[in-house]
Amino acid sequence: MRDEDLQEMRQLPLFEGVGAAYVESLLRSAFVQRFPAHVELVHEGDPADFLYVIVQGQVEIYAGYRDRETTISVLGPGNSFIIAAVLLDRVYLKSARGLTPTRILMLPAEAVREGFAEDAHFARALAVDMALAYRGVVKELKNQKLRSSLERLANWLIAEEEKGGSTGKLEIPYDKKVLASRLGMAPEVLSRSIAALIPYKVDIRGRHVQLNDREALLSLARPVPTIDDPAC
Amino acid sequence: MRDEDLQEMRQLPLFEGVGAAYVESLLRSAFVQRFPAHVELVHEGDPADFLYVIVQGQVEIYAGYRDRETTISVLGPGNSFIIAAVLLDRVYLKSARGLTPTRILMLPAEAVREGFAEDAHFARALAVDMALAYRGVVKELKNQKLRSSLERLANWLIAEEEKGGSTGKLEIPYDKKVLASRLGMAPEVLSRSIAALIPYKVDIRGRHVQLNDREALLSLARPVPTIDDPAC
DNA sequence: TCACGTCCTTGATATTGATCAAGCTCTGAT
DNA sequence: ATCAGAGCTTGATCAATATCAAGGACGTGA
Repeated sequence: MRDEDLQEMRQLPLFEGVGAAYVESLLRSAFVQRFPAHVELVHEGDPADFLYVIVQGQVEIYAGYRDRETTISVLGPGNSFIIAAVLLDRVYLKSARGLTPTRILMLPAEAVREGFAEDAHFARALAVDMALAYRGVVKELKNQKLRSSLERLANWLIAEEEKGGSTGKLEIPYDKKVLASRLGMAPEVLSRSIAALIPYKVDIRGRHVQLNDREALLSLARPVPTIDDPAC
Repeated sequence: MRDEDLQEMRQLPLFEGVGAAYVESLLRSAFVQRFPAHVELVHEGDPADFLYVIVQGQVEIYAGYRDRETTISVLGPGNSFIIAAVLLDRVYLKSARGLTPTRILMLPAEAVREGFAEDAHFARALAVDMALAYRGVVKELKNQKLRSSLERLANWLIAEEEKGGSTGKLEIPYDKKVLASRLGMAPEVLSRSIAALIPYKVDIRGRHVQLNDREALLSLARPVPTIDDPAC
């Protein structure tokens, strides 16, 4: 691994509070790899050989069943994926592919498991990480089971706008069909849902969105902390 | 806490591999409480004051939004709930109520967090627990997003039958309306789905179920390890 | 600038699931 | 044994979402 890469890796959120020496030894067995867009990085059902951390680019986490496919989430720089499988030495439950060209840090699963067994700080960091990830999925499950597609879209827009600093504007960060799959609907339904938001003064052109009547949209979306607040 | 209760608690899966001394000190601040059926044990949105472990009875974990409600899971003796909220000192994301009269071990959240911070074994046990729970929800999310109600029912039947030792018979362990909510459908849809399984030689009378053509049901359900295998 | 392909939208229609209403069944209490 | 109530089923209808098909918009490379 190049020295400047190493420098960068050390600061990953995953390693916060973990002894420098241990991070060092973990990183010694790791390497950074570039992948072109659209290639599958991991395939569900395969044994967890590596823990992946995104350095650059966007990664879609998805899962398939029969001829269907759904995206679970889309991750960016700083995010890691499939910690749980690595920690438990099990099979991946989800697949991953780059939506863009990516640079990815790959940590051999064996090293991560050793770190977990030997370094208490790292073990705690992993536990906290797992707990946060767990709550994230629970929220998503509630989102799916309790809301209609239109409500999911409305809430996603509000959440995304707030993530971008509550400017009233936002960019959809990937293809609409990916967003549709993330939100759990067919692309056609997303199109129609977008059209259905015009009365709420939502103005979508391409990937550029403007929310011109926050109140109206909020009254439709009705966000609640226990589903929508990322800090909750 | 009564002495015989203490004896029982020590053997909970949560404490596996944790030093006896530490378990002891944890349990000193804990107590066992009886609740009548149908009372709400925890309410989503409340701060996590206790970690709950079921000693006796059935507990429904559910969540609400507007006037809707969905059950996330139904737990039995030995299961604990809301570890993540306790560990992170956050608010509960789900509510819980007894489906039957229950006996429940309540561990003050503060003590659990101390244990996590000070006992490395306990921290690891929690991390593993969180990882398992995480994978459970991911599977459930896939189940919801990728399958129809009929498929979810068919797969639930198979999983439940295998849990009971693959005898071809099984008991639905709670009211059908709870099962419907657990599977993410209206009670009427569950009724009709059950009727739709008659051609597959599924015989349901009350809570008693018999699977008379496993092959046929399997070809409809098409279970896959990455959603349905609890050991995966 | 044009042409191609991909992505998105729109329309028509089918399917799935929800809701409303009524009746039935089982159980538990009197 | 009888009655009340809860839980379940069934029918009719409606709403939400998926699917199929076609056309339009847009960006990219020649």
